[in-house]
Amino acid sequence: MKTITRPERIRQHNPPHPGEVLVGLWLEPLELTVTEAAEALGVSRKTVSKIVNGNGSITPEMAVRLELAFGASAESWLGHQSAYDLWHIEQQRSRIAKQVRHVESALQ
Amino acid sequence: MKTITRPERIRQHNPPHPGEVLVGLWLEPLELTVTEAAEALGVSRKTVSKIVNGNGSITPEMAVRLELAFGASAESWLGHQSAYDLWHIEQQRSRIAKQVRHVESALQ
DNA sequence: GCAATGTGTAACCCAATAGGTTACAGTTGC
DNA sequence: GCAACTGTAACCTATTGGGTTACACATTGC
Repeated sequence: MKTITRPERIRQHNPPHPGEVLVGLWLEPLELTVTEAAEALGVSRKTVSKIVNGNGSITPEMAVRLELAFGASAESWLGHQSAYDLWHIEQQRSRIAKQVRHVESALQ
Repeated sequence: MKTITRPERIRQHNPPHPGEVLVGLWLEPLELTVTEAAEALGVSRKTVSKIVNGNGSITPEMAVRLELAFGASAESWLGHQSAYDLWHIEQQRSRIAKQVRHVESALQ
């Protein structure tokens, strides 16, 4: 048995990558390995490994699988992913802003 | 000039497709055409058309463009998309459930 | 009626991504 | 040493976002 630990490669993010949440709140407390989690979720070991290491994302279907397996709402899992994605794209805000024209609205 | 109207093809959804929100809350009130909106957002006419007709989705980058152009937060745009995606995948919950095993948690 | 404009969408392109399988090398626990 | 676990590479498929160009159709202005 190889006990799971928070991978070092994936450092604390702001907001956290969903993989951090998965490891910290579920896999570690439940002493579940990546392999076991993959079996429970009904996906390949690769899929879980990528998420845990910050190289995969929570798709809507994955969010439902996580809800079914662990209980935390699919909505919250998707929310973690959205927050993470959004934070990253915000870093490119200035690039995008150059291509966008603000539309004035008389209505508030 | 061709004034924009709510496309008939895209009927009320629960939750609404983000395209419905875009048309109903922004394009119609501002009397913006799809073409004009595309120009303001800095994307192709096709991209906006797909969203408006319910065949496209709001990516994180698109959410930021919408925020920059119209003001409503990127977070809310992404939220519309997540809610819509989630509602659709929930329709397949029973299929997915067959492949997932619930993990008992002693902790709470 | 007619020209101009707007629209949806098809056909094509490219790049990225989710997910799968198989395989291999490294690590850990005993 | 050995078995289990892990990350990941190499390969596959399917899907999707986004682009351009082009076409047929609808609407509008005159």
